[in-house]
Amino acid sequence: MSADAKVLTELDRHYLFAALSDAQRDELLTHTHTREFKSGQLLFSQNDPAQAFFLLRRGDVKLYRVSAEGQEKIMRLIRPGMSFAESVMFMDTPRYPVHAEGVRAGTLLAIDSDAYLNILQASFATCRTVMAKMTQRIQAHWDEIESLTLQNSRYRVVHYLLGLVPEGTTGTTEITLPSRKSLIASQLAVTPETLSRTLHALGQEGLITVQDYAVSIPDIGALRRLQ
Amino acid sequence: MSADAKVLTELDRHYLFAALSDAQRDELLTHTHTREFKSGQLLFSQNDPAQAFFLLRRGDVKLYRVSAEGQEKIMRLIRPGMSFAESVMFMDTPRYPVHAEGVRAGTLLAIDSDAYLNILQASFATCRTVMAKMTQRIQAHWDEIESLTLQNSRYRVVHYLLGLVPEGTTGTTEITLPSRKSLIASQLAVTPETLSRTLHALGQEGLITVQDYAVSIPDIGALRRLQ
DNA sequence: AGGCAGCCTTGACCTGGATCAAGGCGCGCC
DNA sequence: GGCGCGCCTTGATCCAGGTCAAGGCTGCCT
Repeated sequence: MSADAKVLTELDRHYLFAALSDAQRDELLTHTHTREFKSGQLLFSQNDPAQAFFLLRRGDVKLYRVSAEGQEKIMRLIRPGMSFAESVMFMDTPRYPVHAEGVRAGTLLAIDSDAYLNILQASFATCRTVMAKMTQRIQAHWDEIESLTLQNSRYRVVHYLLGLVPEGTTGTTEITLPSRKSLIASQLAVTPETLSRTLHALGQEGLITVQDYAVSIPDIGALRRLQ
Repeated sequence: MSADAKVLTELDRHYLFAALSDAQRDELLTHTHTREFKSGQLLFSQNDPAQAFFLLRRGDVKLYRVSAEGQEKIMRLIRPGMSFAESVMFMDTPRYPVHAEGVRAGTLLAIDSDAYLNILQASFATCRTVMAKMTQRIQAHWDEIESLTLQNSRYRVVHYLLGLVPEGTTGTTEITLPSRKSLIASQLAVTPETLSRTLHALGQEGLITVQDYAVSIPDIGALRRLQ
């Protein structure tokens, strides 16, 4: 399979493109370019004017904010196949609402916002898909706010682990943490120390065993009951 | 002005309707009904199937969630002229993501989701407006998550107060709290006790004076510098 | 090999904000 | 008028989780 054909199938798997016709998609590709990035490289900063949104092909990217005191909070961790900054294109004066930085080197597609908007204009079905997706994002935010304000750190960690388990799994499983523990801690709005202690405590109680990035859960039901 | 004409001007002031033609709006009104509610009355519950979204005309409504332990967190406080649950209509299986309850008795318009969707289908301009609005909502959520996780309670209170001051104001101002302090506390994810103490402390420092619902700020600049 | 740089872990300590408890104040109602 | 009920305030206490500090482990570079 050629590199180009690979890009095409990757695109089609994504909701923003799946709804497009071949002609529309090809048109969009003429307004798209590939960009490589290294670990630690800043892709864009909060408040930068935005002309493009992105689809991650390889590597990991973090979207984060920094408080006045220099504390960093990771808002989302982007993994291959995920898009980001796509909702920004609808703003009147598009500016990125977060910083984006490479966590593990990779490549991404930068898609021109205006080109996509033009396509949307032609297809209500696509509009609907996009709006539905934005709604899901809003939903996810409600959920996150709830869990950050209503629940303690142990609950958040358990909730996060269960989120890594595929749907419908029961009994025993093995999961792999998708990133460094310190990044996960930041997403959960706890310090690395607290995450470490919480995982340790869950281990003591026989609910999980942690070995670097591998977490095995002998009884998912028991963990779910903590939620 | 007749009651009906009043409804019309109220509608037109809202982004979801401002973009509609008179004909479209009239069509929509045939799928709209008015509902009265009392203080404490439940309007809908989390996970209720949703066929309508709402525009508040009079009174106040809180959107909230309840944790497993029964703690309540107010996600948004809806005031007259604001719409809510409008993003839900784009979900595949529309369900309200929060509880809604009257805080002060009033009336609201319930607008049929399908009717609105049909209109959207006919107008890309309207689609764009709606998408832009949804983007703003997403933005606001990022901001809220940031302030809830990155900042302490004093900062959140100051931030909230400054949000009540009209844009561009300098020097001295007087603002009115939009609701009971306990509701504000819940929105800021602090206890009423903490809010009370924080306001008191800010008063001690000469930054504000609080008299029931009236807050006067002798020097907005000084308060902004705390942010 | 040795050294250094990132991460993670562990321990000791501290503190912001929650919780619990006790009034105070204003208001509607009998 | 006086009683009860909401809401707010104030004080005392507690604890989850943050901060600070000290290693340990791993992998990379020279």
